Amino acid sequence: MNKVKVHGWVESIRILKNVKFLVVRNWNGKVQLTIKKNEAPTEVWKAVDKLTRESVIEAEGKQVVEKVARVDAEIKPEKIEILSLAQTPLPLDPTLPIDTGDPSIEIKEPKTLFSTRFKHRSLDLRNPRNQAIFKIQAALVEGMEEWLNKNGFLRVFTPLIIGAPSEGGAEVFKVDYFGREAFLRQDPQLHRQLTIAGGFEKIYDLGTSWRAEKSHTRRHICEFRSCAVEMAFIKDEMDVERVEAEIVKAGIKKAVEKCEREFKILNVEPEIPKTPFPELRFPEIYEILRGYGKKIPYGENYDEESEEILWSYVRENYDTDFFFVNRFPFKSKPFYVMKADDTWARSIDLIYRGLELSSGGQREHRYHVLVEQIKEKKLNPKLLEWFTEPFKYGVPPHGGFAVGVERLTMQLLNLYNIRDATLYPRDPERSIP
RNA sequence: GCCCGGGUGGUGUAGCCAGGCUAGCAUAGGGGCCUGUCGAGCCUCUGACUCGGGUUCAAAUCCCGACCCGGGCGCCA
Repeated sequence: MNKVKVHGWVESIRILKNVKFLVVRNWNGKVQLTIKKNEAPTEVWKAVDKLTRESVIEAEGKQVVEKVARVDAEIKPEKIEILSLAQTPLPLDPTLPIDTGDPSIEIKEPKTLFSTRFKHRSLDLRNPRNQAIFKIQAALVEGMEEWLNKNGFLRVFTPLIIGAPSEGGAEVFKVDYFGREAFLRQDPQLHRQLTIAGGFEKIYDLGTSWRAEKSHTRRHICEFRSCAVEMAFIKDEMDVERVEAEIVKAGIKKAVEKCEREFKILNVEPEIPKTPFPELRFPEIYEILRGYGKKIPYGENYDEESEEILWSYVRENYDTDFFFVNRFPFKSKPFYVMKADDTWARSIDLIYRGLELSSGGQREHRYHVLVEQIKEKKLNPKLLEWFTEPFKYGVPPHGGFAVGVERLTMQLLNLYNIRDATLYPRDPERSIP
């Protein structure tokens, strides 16, 4: 019999007349401690009476060979040390079924309610389901990074605080920068381009961005992470699509390889996507949508519902969960995108199961065109000089994209709400914990 | 930014539309019995109507406001 040590959180305590059972959970699994009155040391037998659920203990003892149902191992402890005694009652029970907000899933009661979960997030995270989500998320990022590093991309860190808003549209968080106004970045976009202008040919920035939008949806949070890639000397935006597809595939592949147990906990059977991903283009998209009874005026951008309709179309015709949309109307895109002609832009979105996972495309690198487009967007060229100035001195054709880490996690795992794919979500109602 | 819905013991809920007499149930928690247990079972105890104003003989219930929360649209990662 092997002597083993375990530590973890006490998930359940069952005290009987002649035997006591503890189930101890840590992030590798669950272990049952079995304490028999006539076998265990008296202090061990007594220590259990003091325990409360979710207390942290360390135990040492002999491993029982016969497998016991529903746990990973069983130990007969000779020593139990209480490292931290949990107060009772718990404000949240990490062993209960989780409320994800999804109305199509009926949860047996009692359950933990969505908002209560995020109020006591540290307790909520103890649920193996939640830990599985973030182990998979880490593997996704690892896989993407690994692919990027192998293919000659350099990891860079661009600023989080910027002196001027990087894009129109989305609201920015203001910060007090020594009495001057500054902002949290909405996207690492412009500084990636500046870095390309700095002679870096293939880069990526893995980090946080902020949007001060009071969005009340299950796919928006105010603080999110993205894997943002930029590459120079591209022929056109199709080069960007090829790289993006490979990166996403590499992320999912890594998660599938590393996280078999986690996918099982989440009851998800992941599929490694086939590359390349199909591409749909404007203006043909209007025709496709009309075929499904959805009318979008020619030259206008589509809406959220359209993304889901196009997903059904792609599933029927290409049997894939991923597809690109290219050639968006220029008028609905930012000034820095490259036009394909007067109306359409070399601007791409990656849609994963009907949700926008990323946007990107080819950027305009010709100084005069860039300035023209700034004027066309009715922005002040003077205020954007900090960005446009380097384009006077030689910038190669380039393009890139930013993949939302939480959105990728959410879609891969069929999570109903993006907050479930975020450790400590920041939304208009929540900045604590 | 616009719109819809909700806040009842530690937790999750019933009651609210049709106002009334000990606010029901589950789970957690305390005590007891009992079983190598398997979200065990049985007995017992503790514990709640978000806040402020109004209507009324009487408000968890109706009305107004505040605060907090969930979601839809827009926009986006």
